[in-house]
Amino acid sequence: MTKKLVRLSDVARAAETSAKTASRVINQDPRVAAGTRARVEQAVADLGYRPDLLARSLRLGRDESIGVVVESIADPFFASVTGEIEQVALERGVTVIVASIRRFAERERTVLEQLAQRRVSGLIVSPVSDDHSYLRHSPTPVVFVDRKPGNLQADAVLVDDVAGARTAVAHLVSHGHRRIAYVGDTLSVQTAASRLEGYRRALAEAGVPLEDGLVLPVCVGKVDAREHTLRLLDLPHPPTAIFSGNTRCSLGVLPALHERGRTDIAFVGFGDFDMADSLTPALTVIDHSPELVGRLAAEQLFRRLDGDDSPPSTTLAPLHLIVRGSGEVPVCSR
Amino acid sequence: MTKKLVRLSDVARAAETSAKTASRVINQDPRVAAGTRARVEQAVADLGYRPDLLARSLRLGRDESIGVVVESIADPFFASVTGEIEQVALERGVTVIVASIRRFAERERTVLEQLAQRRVSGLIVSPVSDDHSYLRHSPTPVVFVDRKPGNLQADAVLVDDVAGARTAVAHLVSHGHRRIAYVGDTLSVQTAASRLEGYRRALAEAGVPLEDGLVLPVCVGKVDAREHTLRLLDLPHPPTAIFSGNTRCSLGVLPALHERGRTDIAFVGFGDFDMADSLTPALTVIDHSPELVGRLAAEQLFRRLDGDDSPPSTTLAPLHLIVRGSGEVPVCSR
DNA sequence: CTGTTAGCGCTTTCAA
DNA sequence: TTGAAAGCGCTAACAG
Repeated sequence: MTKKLVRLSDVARAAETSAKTASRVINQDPRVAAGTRARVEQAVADLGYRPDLLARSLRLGRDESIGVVVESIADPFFASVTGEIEQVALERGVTVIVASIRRFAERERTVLEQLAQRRVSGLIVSPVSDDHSYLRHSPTPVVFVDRKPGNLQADAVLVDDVAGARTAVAHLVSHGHRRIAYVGDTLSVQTAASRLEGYRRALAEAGVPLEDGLVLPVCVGKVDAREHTLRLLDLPHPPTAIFSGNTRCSLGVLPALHERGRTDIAFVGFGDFDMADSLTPALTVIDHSPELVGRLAAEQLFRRLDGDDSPPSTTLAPLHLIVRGSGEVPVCSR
Repeated sequence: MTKKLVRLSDVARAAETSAKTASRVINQDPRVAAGTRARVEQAVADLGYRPDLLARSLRLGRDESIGVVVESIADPFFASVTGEIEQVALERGVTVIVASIRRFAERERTVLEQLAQRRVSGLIVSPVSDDHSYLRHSPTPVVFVDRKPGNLQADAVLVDDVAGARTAVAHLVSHGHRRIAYVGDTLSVQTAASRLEGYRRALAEAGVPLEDGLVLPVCVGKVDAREHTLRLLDLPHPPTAIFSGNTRCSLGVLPALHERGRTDIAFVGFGDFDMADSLTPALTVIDHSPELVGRLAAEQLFRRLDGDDSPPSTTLAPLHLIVRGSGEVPVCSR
């Protein structure tokens, strides 16, 4: 089964020239006589020659690939980000290697080191850890996406999490709500911490005291979020509104509300998703375009690969409040 | 910035031994004296040595990576499939390289060849083309996932699309529907063709004549699906039920129904998704677990990599009808 | 148990 | 314009 591969030297022999000249033809080097070029091209076609990319990369000391490292590629948000990065990479003929961190800070480092060992030319990372000083001397350009680097100056494409959450909660406040719950990821996740901060600020600005029992920065996945929401609904005085700090949580909060028939509770979520528009009521969300974020990150990385060595830049992608109904539900009576 | 990398020979020098012995230590070869081993390990730690994976792969003639090739990594179904494959790969320390085909058959071949050139050890593919005879002499094991190979005997992990669609449509028929629309992807996509076939069979078995105007195997994305659904609703005699052939289409059909307030039209979709349970009515679907499909495909591939050379096998992942409400809506009067 | 030699397939000197 | 030799960093073969 394992057929012997056609090597460059085989092509050279067939074309009656040297490996180096064949190499020149393959790499579009113009300094080759037309006749020789034609013979080599013929030989390539005849033998079905494909260059060995590993050998080429070894020789060149770098690989035409970039690594994308996110919490989980199965998460729709990161899947979209990655899809867009891949699209940009494709235009440049660059391969994308993905690695999911799952929630282990050590794995993040392992994965990044492994990619460096593969000599990827660049990295795009949405980290789960908060210390990236170990990347300080990395020769490989790194762009952070969605979550910012800790103890490291590096390029980043982010959204203003504090402002987004503040807007969302202020929106609820403006519709009369004062007992607003926060459901979000654990505070070890940076974006979660910032979004909770935005929630706090909005309440402070409205002169609404924080109620500890309504603040749940403890939901890793949708299952947690659902359970915590059910618990909120069982309180003697349930909240009249809920702010969810990310899509995964929204996907747990909403089933709980629907299950209990409590769609009279107002809701705003951080992150838009399919079907948000078709629920009853339709969902008011802070939209946080994964495609745009992915594209900006990829473009920044390729700028670095093209030699841009200006100081690290932080780009903020825009956020939009999309008003659809669930955030404008008035304060319920029960 | 580009620091010179530490090579194995540097480690060897620091440990006062040879490169080969250092290599043995790195690769856990037991035939090394304890003292030497310790010195090498010390040197590795001191110098921060990381093996160059490209060089290793070149020498070994294969790379510890697998390629995953799907229509789009941004599609939630394929994102989940890929996530699960990656999980299995992770357990074996194997890197995953992803590539999206977008809908171009030629790109499928290009991408597969490029991965072969990188010497990946195996491939998992969900194809968009229907002729894979060009893989006949590929030395790299390939497992097809979700969509079967054309003109090629190869491993495949599929679901029974015909049976699934037939079940879905028969379910609608059993609730009294006779004017059932089909909304699905173009017939060039195999799974779409099979699901349309299942739809046909269910109708034939019920003695319901096919109505051409209700059969729309023309929806590439959710935007198309939404528009075609709106058009269906505008017919003089709209259907009383709709069967959607895949999740992307469902995500277009449903907004159209909700937008027009036509949730009195029954609906069954092929493929479950987040929030299907929280819509009103909740969605009845044929569930087609992406995680399971991904896991089975990865396991089959690793079996091949471990030397299994039994004849190509086709595994059918189970399908389940999940009854939640939308499929049991009675025939509407208007 | 250890080291030397050779070579994976490619491209970069540097000379012809 | 072309080619021979050298070597990217690693490991398999084969001696010691």
